[in-house]
Amino acid sequence: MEKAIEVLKKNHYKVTKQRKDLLEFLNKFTVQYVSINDIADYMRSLYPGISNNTIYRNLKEFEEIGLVEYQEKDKTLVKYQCDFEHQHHHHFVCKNCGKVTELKACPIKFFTDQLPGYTVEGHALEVYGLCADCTKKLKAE
Amino acid sequence: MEKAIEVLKKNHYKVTKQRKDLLEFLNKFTVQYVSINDIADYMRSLYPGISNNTIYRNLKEFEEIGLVEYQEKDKTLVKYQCDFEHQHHHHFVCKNCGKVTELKACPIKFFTDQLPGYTVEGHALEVYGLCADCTKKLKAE
DNA sequence: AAAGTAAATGATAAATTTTACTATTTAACA
DNA sequence: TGTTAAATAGTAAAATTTATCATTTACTTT
Repeated sequence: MEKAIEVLKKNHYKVTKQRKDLLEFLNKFTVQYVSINDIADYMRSLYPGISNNTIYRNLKEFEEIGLVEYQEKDKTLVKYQCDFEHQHHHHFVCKNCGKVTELKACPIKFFTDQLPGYTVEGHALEVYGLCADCTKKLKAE
Repeated sequence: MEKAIEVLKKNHYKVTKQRKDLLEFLNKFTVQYVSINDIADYMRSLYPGISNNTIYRNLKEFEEIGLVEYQEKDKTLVKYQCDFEHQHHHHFVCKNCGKVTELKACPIKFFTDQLPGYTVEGHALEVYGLCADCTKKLKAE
């Protein structure tokens, strides 16, 4: 949490109550995504008249400075990004329980090899299915 | 085009004028994506009172039977999928000219290896940057 | 500590995107 | 040609996101 606030300061963003509370809530979601709706509900419980603007803008700003990630396939879902170093990685998302598993290896060379002369600036990747726990559970049934 | 209509028939969809015109328009976008807005503008030019419903529903149905693909990062963009065999592949999207290059190799094994016990049902991948032509052009400047 | 300044927020509204509903039309098929 | 089920139009509304601007607040400087 203090780290996140330092990131805010380093990027010349003001540390407001709203942002602190938003970060504190987001902090619970490092292992799975949370919907913007749920975030809005929470923030409205603290600030009954909070503006949509404030929520959407802050999430977008948090993303820009690496505090938040949007899910690739569904931009209404976000998660907290505790890895401030922007270490490159991808996600496996369990369709059953929603758990997110980080994938450390990255196959980008795999693709650059297929694209001679191209400038590869980035890539988005998400793998989905069932995590080990859910695979077991659903097999048992 | 005839192929696409056959696909419609095989899936027990009716071949309506709207669907034929929609497919004909989509057929122009096999190499880059087109926005749903542009599609709607075109369809409205033919059918002034066409319902949004018709456009959105048909695009969704076309996707289900493999005639259309949505862009991973932006679901308001779609392209025609001429490869009816559902052959698995990924896309490189040029940020400058919008051209889409198909990537034939697929690194899924790369990830399944990292996920013992998991059930991997699918994955979404998109690589982006500049295509070879745009790389050359922009370097020259 | 107080004042000044720029940024953030609230409140409201609107724009955009997507979905829902139902009567009518139309394609498929006998 | 008539029947039937699916598709569409027309309308509306839901849902999501962005815009505007006056007010408030965090940060800085004195």
